[in-house]
Amino acid sequence: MPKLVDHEERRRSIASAAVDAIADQGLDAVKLTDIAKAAGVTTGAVAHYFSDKDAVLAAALDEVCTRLFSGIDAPDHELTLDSITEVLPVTPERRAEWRVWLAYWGRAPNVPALRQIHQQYYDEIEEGTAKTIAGRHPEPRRAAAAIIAAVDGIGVRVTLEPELWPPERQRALLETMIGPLLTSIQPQTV
Amino acid sequence: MPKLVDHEERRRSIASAAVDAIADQGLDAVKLTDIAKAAGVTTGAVAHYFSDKDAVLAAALDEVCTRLFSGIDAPDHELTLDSITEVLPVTPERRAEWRVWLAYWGRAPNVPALRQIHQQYYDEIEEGTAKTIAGRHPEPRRAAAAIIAAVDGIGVRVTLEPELWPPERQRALLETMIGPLLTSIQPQTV
Amino acid sequence: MPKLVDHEERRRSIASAAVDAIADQGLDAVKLTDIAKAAGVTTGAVAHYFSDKDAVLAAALDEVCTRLFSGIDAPDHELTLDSITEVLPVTPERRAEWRVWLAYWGRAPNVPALRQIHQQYYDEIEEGTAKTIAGRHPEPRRAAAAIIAAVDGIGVRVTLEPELWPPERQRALLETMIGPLLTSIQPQTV
Amino acid sequence: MPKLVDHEERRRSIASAAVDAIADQGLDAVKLTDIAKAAGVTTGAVAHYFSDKDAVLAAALDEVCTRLFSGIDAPDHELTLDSITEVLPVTPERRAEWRVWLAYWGRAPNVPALRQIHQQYYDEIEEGTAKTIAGRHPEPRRAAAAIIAAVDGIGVRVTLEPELWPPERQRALLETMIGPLLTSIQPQTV
DNA sequence: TATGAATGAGCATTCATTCAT
DNA sequence: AATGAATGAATGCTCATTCAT
Repeated sequence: MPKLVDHEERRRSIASAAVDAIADQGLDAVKLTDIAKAAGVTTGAVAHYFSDKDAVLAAALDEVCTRLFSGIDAPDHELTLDSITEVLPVTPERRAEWRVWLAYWGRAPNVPALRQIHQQYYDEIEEGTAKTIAGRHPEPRRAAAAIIAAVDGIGVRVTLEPELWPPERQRALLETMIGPLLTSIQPQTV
Repeated sequence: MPKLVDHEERRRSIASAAVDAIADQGLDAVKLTDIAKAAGVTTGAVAHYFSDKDAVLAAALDEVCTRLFSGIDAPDHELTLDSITEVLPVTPERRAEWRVWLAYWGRAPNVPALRQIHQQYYDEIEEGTAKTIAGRHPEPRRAAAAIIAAVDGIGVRVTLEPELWPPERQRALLETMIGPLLTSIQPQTV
Repeated sequence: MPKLVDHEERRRSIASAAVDAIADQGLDAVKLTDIAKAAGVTTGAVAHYFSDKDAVLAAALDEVCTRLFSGIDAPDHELTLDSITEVLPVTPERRAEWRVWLAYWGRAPNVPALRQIHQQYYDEIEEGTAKTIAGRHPEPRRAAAAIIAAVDGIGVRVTLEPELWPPERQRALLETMIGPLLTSIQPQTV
Repeated sequence: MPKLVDHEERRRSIASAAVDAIADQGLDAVKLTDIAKAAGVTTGAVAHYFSDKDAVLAAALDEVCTRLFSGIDAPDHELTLDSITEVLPVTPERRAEWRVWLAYWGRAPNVPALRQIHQQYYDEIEEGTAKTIAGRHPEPRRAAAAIIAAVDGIGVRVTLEPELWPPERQRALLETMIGPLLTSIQPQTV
């Protein structure tokens, strides 16, 4: 079924272009024509692969989540300051992804489809993180939630004031916030 | 003589109505007529007090920041788990404010006026918090940043999954995140 | 009845301010608030003296006609190249008046009230001019019409290209156009 | 394949419809929907071909100039009373065009784009007329300017008082005004 | 008389969606 | 499958007019 593969690939490519366009113009300012242009197609073509704009935007959220969390989704993912720092807005690409990620937070409460995607990703990541911690912390799930909240909290701040937060400063704040948590874990790791 | 009105008060009342309308419909879906209706006036009246919609939205951001942070802005504000918990989305009003607060995060990177408001508030709050901590922590500014990031991180999660995060659970997560920080402070307080 | 005098004077002053505002911004761009501001009053005050905006604009047309033609309306008005040149857009004030005068031409065909004012002024001027010519030209009325048309035609050109038409050039063209007419008149004058 | 359209032709057709709508309602009263309706399309379609309303109006001015002057633009155009009379508002179509032409005079002084179009057309026509006169008059350019001013002056009068100016009367006034000019030319023509 | 706040209809403009080709 | 022209509803903004004071 080569056609189907093509179809999926096409959707991904449009969703990816949408992420870029949103990072560039903002979720509320992005037009379907911008997305089409970024994808190198026309609006009519987009209509072939998505029922409507909302569907494109939902796919873009999926795409940006994948980009952001594919690294830490791996089951054998190590949980260190360095590995977690990589998720933060420490590179231009990461900053672009965080801008998009943040933009959806404002819309999700009013759009069930987006809420669901968020909840699913939070669940996956919290569970994955908890598994990594499991056995090394009395309450793995809460520790995982703490790590996630720390990453989100730092990510917000950096996205809103990118020029004030070079990578090292982000890492330092992360250490202040979850250093104790990881330390309490590490000894048990050895 | 014409009807006498308090210009500033009127602006505030419209901005406040805007916050409510945004909490209700979302920042991207809110219409000027919705805001006007919520304020009990017509769109023309809104035009008397604001140059355009963007100006209304900027005032609404200001308003929601005031609502959220007026409590902790006080110079003699105590820094305890309880007092910080009050800022979290633990009541319907707080949840509404957080929905609005989050919505602006997605727009701020592309709107200088909104960025500035954010940065100003972050600066004020971080400084205020740092002052409260001063002398009780080796790096008050970083500790303050950690507290702010923890609050933001938890606030995001709760706003996206309100039904999963009753007040107690929020408080528990907050304790996990900044308990050590406050503990290291408290002894010195005594 | 001093009040009435005041009333009339007030109307004149507003109409005059309207002329200035129209010369400045154009007939289609002028707002009632602009006119009020130019007159040093508020829109509410304008409403006291005129039924609506159209009435103000009609009064402004009357005013500009008076300004333009009061000089040549006099019964003993001499008909020379010099005296006619004075009506042309040869000074900043005259150019402003011509801009307003032209602006009304475009609106008159669709607004009966304005049409009537135009026709009345054309009639008066043509008659006055014809009287001055009377006995010195076989067809005074047609000669008068020719002079009027020449003035209008030159006025249009100059108003549209003011920087290309210094006063001397205007006078030269006027001479080319109605010199023969006046020459045929003058001998008989003596 | 998408529907193929001649972009330029479409613009012309919309501009032409705009001229008709303006002749009908006046330049200041014409709405974009009126123009669209006259063109048999929707406002959205107009947006495809023009950036905004001002662009449509500029194109309409161009169109009406073409309609009015295409006849006398020809290089071998004869310069006679009859040929010039044809430009005057002697037919319903010509009267409509003159109404539009006049309407733009009032707006041009405040809109650079319109001023430029006017100046360009005046330049073209004066030059063309001067060329036709060249060699048969000591000052062809001034004679051309005189003819143009006469036509404009008569056109204004007739447009403002159409019912008073049947074609023959227009022709008679034209003869009074430029008869001498043409006479001084004709002998040399022979 | 005069003020100017408030109204609300009117309009240009935007843009997701549709569909003939 | 893809194009992009066309639709038309939606909405922010303008501004003449009204009216309580």
